[in-house]
Amino acid sequence: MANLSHDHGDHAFCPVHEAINILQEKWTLHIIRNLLDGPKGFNELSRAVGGCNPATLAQRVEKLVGLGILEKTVHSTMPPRTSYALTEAGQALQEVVEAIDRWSRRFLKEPVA
Amino acid sequence: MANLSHDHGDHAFCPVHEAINILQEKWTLHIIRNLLDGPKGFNELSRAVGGCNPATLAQRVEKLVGLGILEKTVHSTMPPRTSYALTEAGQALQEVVEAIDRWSRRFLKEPVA
DNA sequence: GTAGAGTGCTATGATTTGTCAAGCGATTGG
DNA sequence: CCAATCGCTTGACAAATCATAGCACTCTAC
Repeated sequence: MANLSHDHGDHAFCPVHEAINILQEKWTLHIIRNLLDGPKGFNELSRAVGGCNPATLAQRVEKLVGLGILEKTVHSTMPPRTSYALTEAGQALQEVVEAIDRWSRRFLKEPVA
Repeated sequence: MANLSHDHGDHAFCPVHEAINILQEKWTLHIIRNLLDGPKGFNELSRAVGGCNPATLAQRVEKLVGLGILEKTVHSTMPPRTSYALTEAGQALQEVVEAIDRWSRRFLKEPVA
């Protein structure tokens, strides 16, 4: 069992709190999960994620790139061809996705709503 | 290493997708994390979470109760005294929080913004 | 006895966040 | 030549969240 020391009472920088704030933004976890099986282009990712509009997706990947979780590679500007891939930090989030995966299969077997 | 079979291409019910949708709602993970070290009352939880306004918090805990993740116990109506505790399913989310914990300590050591 | 702080929320209106539909310049496929 | 695809951007809109105030009451302190 991990240490899980809860610093979150004082005003000090708390990485866990920060991480939760990153991951709770809409679509973020979906994006990461879909990139776990290889890099994708913008529209490809958009289709994989399903239901996220381009404006939000653009904003989200930009932020994730800024955080060092995603890496954007432009192969050619015209015709436009880009690919988004997980960095090392991004790949490491697989553990989180796996934890969610295990939890959901155990407790979410039946449709919820 | 978990199976991680990605069903998310067809329209079938996907528990992982569903779980992500639950966990990405604002404050949800903060609430769960703060309840990991014992049940709390409404205002107590509000203070622990920090920064969530009561309307949102009320809505969130209600949803989590509905999902079977939290359990609400009313000890007395007047003076009002309630407590929110994690159910078995809620406790099981500790694994997810721990995964986030490990990730954040490894990749989020320095302040981000 | 009475002021002050605490309980669990709900109501208000402002602000932030996410959404929708459309479209751009350019190339590729029929 | 016409439609489709690429990676986005724009601007108008809706939905979620925000800060703040308050209610009905009790409990402690003075």
